[in-house]
Amino acid sequence: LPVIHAQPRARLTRERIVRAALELVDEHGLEGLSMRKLGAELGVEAMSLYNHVPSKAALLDGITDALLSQVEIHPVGEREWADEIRSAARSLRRVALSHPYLVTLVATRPPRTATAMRLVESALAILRHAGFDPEDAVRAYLLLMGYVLGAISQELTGPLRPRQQAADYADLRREHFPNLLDRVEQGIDDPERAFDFGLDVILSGLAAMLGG
Amino acid sequence: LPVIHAQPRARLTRERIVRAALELVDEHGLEGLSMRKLGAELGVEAMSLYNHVPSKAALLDGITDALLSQVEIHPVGEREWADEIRSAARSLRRVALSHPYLVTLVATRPPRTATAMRLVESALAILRHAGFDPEDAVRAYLLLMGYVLGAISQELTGPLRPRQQAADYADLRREHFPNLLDRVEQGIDDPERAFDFGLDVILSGLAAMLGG
DNA sequence: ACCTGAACACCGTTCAAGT
DNA sequence: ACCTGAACACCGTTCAAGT
Repeated sequence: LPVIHAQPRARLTRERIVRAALELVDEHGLEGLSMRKLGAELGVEAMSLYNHVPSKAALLDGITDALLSQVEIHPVGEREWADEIRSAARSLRRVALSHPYLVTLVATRPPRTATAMRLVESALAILRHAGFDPEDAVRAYLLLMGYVLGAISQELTGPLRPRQQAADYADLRREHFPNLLDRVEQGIDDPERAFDFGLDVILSGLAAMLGG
Repeated sequence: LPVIHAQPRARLTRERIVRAALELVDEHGLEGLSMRKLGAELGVEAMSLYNHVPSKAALLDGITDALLSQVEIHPVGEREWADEIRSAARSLRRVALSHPYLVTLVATRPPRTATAMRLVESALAILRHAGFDPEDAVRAYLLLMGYVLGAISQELTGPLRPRQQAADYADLRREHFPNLLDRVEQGIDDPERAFDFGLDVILSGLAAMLGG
């Protein structure tokens, strides 16, 4: 019996596959992605994907790459270094919050692509230009990127998030957790403010090093 | 035919199961843990585990809990606040490096247990005692914990690690990645020093806020 | 060159059956 | 009360076969 496809079948392509995978993961999360479901989404058997992508792992790398390429960081020298670093950090945060699986992906299967390395190189260039020597530029980069990734991860899943379910704290006795429960009851800060607070503490700490 | 067990079979217990799971994960990583393999390790069918643990997810929570309980943080007031925070951060780093899957676990299935919350409460107490108001104590906590988690994650899988495989950088053209390749060739810092560098920048930034 | 069917070697979990 | 066998509904990937 002839099967009528809802959408006429376009040629399968690595790019189309990655795009479809990204949609699937955006909608159902990382564990909602399987080669079989992805094939179904594209109107094709799972095995056909292997003609264009060597493995599921490579597919995940493609997703990471596509997202990291969306992070904006401007060439060195366009703006004051701290402003440029701040805006790049915010850009990464926005992308990561729109695709909440990104931080997990980055931590789990570190991308070794030019796209990912471009962020490192740009940041190092900005920090060198700001006056840090090569070793301190690396340390400053690791400090900044460490904070940004960790802060995003906490914003997504950590304790002390606003609008967190009361059930998460239900078992805690007030006598043992006075400070924590006090904050939960009084209400937690806007996470964007908390993010900027941390970023500013770090940036002014680094600026103080340059001044000295 | 009677089967002779290598080890006489001890009674199955939630605690024994979690301990065995921890060993399995330490040796084979997170994806090396399956209910079937864990059962085999304990001389039992996979399904027997469900008499003591409701799900694999709960088992992972048990592992996270056991590891977080190893992190040392002393009661408020014993030492100068910045010293205590620094030593707790280092303690978490040591535990996390000994069990490299811990940061993934914490980011992926955030623990809502008293053990995990104990770290939050202790840190908040120390920061409040140091002089931060309740809101800033939360911000300072998020900054510190964000940095520690992110820095560990980068130390485990990020770029600019010492002894990283040269293949990771092989495709990068020198003209596009001068700063990155320069650092790779000159050699990367001891990661413990880099960790302490970042921690100290943050701690002195926070101290400056108290001073003002 | 690209797609497929069948198969392999796995998963977590349910459930009725055994002791 | 605890353990098990069989089964369900999945996985990623290989490979020979088709077009």
